[in-house]
Amino acid sequence: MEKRREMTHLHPGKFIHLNSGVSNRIIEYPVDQKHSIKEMDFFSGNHRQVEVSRTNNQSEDQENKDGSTRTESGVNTGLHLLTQNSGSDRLITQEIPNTQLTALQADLERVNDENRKLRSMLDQITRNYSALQTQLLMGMQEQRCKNRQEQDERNGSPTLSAQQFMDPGPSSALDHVNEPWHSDDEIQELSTSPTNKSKDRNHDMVDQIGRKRVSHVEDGPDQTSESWRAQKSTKLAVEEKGTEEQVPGFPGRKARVSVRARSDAPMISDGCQWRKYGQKMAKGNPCPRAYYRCTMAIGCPVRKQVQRCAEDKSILITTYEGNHNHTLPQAATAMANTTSAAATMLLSGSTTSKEALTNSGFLPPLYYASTMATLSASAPFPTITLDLTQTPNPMQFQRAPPPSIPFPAPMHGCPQLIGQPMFTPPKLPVMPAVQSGQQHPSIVETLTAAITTDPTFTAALAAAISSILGAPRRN
DNA sequence: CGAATTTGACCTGCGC
DNA sequence: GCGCAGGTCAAATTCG
Ligand SMILES: [Zn+2]
Repeated sequence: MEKRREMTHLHPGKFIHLNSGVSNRIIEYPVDQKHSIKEMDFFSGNHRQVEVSRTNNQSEDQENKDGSTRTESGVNTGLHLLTQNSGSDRLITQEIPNTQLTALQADLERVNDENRKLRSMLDQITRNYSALQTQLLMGMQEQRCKNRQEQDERNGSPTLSAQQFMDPGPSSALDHVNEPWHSDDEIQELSTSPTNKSKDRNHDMVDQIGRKRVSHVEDGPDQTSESWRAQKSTKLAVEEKGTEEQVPGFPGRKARVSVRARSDAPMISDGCQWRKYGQKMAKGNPCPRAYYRCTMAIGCPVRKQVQRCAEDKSILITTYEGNHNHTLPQAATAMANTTSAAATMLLSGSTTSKEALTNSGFLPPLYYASTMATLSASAPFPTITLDLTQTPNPMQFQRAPPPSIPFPAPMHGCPQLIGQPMFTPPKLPVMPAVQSGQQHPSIVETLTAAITTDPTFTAALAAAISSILGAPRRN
């Protein structure tokens, strides 16, 4: 106790200092601490560099901040105003004659309007791009599935298809672009052929929960919140369906997505709200594992585990499990999308033949998927691991064959990405200096490098913008 | 004082 | 059946 209390009062600066020092022991337990201060935000504090990507996925509230960058991106208004319009209007007002003022204001309005249009068009484009990419992937996967199934029918040995694999757990966002969250169940029912064992297990769980929990629920009316009860009932309902989270071919197992990231902070900020519900010492690891569940929505079944890597304690391993039953913050969907894309690629490549992707011109993503993500079906749970711990070497991204960022452009794409791990692009009321001080530069740099050094992305962005500018204006 | 966290107890699955 | 490990619960504690 005492220790923990002290820890929470450590100045972030000290924290960092200690971490970077000889002893990493200090950071063994920060998982406990309030995430509001200690979360590592992948993007905050790095706004300028990531700006380009943000123009893709940020909404209205970003207007002022982004104004300057957007101008650099090609929207040259010829007005010096725009680049400094944030919060400085009043000053300008005082110094500039009225006639000019009105003109400038008109210009400003026009520019803002233009910005808005551009943004919406860009959104549209990225959305379309995402949808197309999704469709392509899906098409390819379906084809592979069919081929596989045909083969299997001949061979008589059923195998796990990527599609099936992805659906059950963190249901691939890409799979449900146009579907509401509840589609997960449908998909799972479609894709799952629950074995007797899993059915029995679920049934057992229902029984147990029924037996064990009912008393609590009934005689504990003042329980923390309704959400918990709702959660329990949700769980019951979900369990009764008997297909939740299960992976065909892995009866009784849930698919998971694991993200390895270098971070001194005890938890990465991923756009969701989490409540800690447990902590355990894991075997073979001096660092405790913390268990969180999503509290963004009542009854959201998503859970995550946070643990430091035993070998390298600066590496934070976050494992997500389950499907969100709510919309993610739009910002968070960006990375969710890309993550799931990587996962999908990976799965396509690992459970089906890689030629499909390669021949379809999807080599680059596959390349990244296979270098940055791995799939482990041998673990108790089939787990997709995305490794973001690579050293931030921009060249790394340029060396790759037809370079493509590991987290491709469709930042804004899917309206809902369920159950995917996601990272928060810059939070708006950014947590004070604490965060930027705490976050490990390498991750930010890695991601930033990935984004900013990627010719595909920048070119696409540039093309998009220029085409928008060149296009006749519509209202 | 309500909400969030902590932490020991409890449950389950698995290997022996 | 027993012990172990992973996971979850919930009363107690702490925080804001
Ligand atoms: Zn959620």
